[in-house]
Amino acid sequence: MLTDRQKLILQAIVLAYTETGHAVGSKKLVEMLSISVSSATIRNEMAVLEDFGLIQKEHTSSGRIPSLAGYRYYVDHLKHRDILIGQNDLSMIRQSLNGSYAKVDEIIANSTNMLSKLTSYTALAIKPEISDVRLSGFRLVPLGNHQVLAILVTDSGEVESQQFAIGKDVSGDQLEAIVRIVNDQLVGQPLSIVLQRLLTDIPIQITQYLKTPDGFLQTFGQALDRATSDQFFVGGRLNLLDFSSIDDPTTIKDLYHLLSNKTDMHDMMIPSQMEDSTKVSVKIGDEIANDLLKNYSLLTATYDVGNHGRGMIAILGPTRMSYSRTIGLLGAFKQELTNKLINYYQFYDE
Amino acid sequence: MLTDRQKLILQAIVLAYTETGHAVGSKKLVEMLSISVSSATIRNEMAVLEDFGLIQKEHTSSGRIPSLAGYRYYVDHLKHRDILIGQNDLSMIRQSLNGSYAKVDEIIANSTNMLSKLTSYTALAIKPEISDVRLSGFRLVPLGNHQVLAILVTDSGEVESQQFAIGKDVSGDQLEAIVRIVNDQLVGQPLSIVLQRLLTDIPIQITQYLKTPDGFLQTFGQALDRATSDQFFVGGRLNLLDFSSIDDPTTIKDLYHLLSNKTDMHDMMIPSQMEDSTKVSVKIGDEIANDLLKNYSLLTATYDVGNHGRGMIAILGPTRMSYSRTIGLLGAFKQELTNKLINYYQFYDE
DNA sequence: TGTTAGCACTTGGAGGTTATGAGTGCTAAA
DNA sequence: TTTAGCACTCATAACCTCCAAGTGCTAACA
Repeated sequence: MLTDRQKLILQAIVLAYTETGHAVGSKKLVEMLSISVSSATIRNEMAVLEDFGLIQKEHTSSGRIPSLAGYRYYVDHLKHRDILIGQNDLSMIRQSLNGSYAKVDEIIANSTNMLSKLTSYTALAIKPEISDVRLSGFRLVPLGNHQVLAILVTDSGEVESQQFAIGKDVSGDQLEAIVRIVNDQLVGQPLSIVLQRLLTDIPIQITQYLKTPDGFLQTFGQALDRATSDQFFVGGRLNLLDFSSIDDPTTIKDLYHLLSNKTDMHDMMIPSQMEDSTKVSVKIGDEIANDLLKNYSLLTATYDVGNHGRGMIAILGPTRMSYSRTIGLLGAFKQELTNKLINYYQFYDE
Repeated sequence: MLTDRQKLILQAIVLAYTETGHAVGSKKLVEMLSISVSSATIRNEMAVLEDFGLIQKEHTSSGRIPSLAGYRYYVDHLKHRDILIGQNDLSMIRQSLNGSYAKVDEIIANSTNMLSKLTSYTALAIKPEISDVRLSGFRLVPLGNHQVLAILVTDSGEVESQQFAIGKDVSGDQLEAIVRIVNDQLVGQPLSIVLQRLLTDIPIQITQYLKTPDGFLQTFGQALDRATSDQFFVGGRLNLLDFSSIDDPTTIKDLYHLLSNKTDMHDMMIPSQMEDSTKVSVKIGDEIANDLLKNYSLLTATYDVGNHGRGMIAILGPTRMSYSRTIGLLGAFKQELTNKLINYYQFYDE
């Protein structure tokens, strides 16, 4: 258990280091703390904190920087409880979410851009997911010139459309027959079942009406894929350049690829069971299950839009990020985003 | 006018420098050239080439590197005429273009990825443009849940669709009325006229059927925008990291932003009037009209798909790029892409 | 017992020096 | 015209020295 003075010192070290990036020594701390003790006393306390593994040196005679455990302690016990998010930031968030959006995707994509701008770090988001999405509508719209637009609608309100080409000998009746097959057999089914049947019995039925069903099946499959895969958005990738050791381009490339990988990122963002999912989850350094990110911290917040599911927003930044501010921002953004989405869905739910 | 020996030396300097990145000295050249002259002779010739401004030193006692003018001379007069593109590369190009594509955009986007992979530089592409595109079709498809999908088709074969929300009191008849207005008055018109009228008289007419036409008009406008703006594709942005001085993240960020700017890049890619548009155009260093790119070279090729217009593919790399190979690749790719696109459009043209 | 002044010690970094190797330009001879 | 030879230049790396910032420890102090 730390004494109050030790806590104060640790807090000051974290604040100073995250702000300046320089290791902080005993004299600096005396100035900062406005406690009337000498630097020697501070040094003694720092030795204790180092024994606890909360701070460390860069070299024998340097000042101290927080260790990963130190950041962890700071986040858990020392950061200001009621984080005050600037009125300025709040109004920027509100304004950015204020526009009228035609799709959830736009809202989420815009959120990542906004979050990355506000924080100067990299922002990630997963849109609201529900486990049991069903196909609720299907259309084929002939566009002339041998082109047809296939439209899928899910009961979660997602719309996916994709064009494809058909032979010129295909009649409107044939298209209608196909629509009928899909409506009769697939509409109302969960997307997973739809995908499965698309690979098994549906092709056989369709062949009766369409000599070469490949184009249609491929199109349907692609649109379905897009509707199924929980889409993943990244904003402010370039901010990684600001706080990565750029000596080696391959590291950055690897990072970029990692960021594009839905499943990997998804896995990392999932908070551990223990955590309170209403709060912002903080993973620091090696707490993230990926070696590439051992010098980064990942803050995740889960937002809940009732029966429209839950999604996540997250911030990826250096371990020496400004935790108080960033956690505050992410928490506030989560709230505003939730409101916006509830509001958005309300319109369709009536 | 250069002597044959001087040409040989300049060529060797360009080849060696683009390959190794090190300035090349007289002794190295003696080894490379297998001409039986001494290094002193080479030195004399190099002094002449330097007087001509074709090569330069990094410092007083260093070897020589090509100047921008030197690269220019190399590209114009010294690179191998019939550039042999590897059978391996050619088959990769063919294979990558071989798949079945539902949209031109997919072909073009895939091309940039392929080109950037093959060259290890950054690839750019503009899809085929024709000057006078007209609206050839318009649909509104109700999707249930107050959602409607608007579909635009142009006579160049582009399809743009976008969903939007309507009040629950809007009937099918009203939608049909709107479709009729658009069909009667806008279909057959050039997109520029459509856009213009969308801002002037169309809203007035629509208001008769739709109390709040804003959602519809915005949707229509956005879809139209997408169809109008000649879309621009970039592949292999990350390769910039390999050959940029990465000391300063802001430079890279600026470059990235420049690459995202359609109009700027478009302007830069346009070859000068003098040039033969069937060949690959080469802009070296300050020949590119942008200070950010003064250490880069831009190779551009125009491809022509008959009455479906012309587009461009381009490679952005360092001035010390491998010109022979890259020009060869770009030329070959242009040819393959042209074939693919002609083939693609043929299907719809019958 | 906790705090403090004082001091010896460590370290990275800035600045300076030196040696080395790769390369040049010039001169004079072939 | 070509070449050997040589003095000269410069970037780079290695090494030294000095300095500021910081530490740990000891002994004295409240």
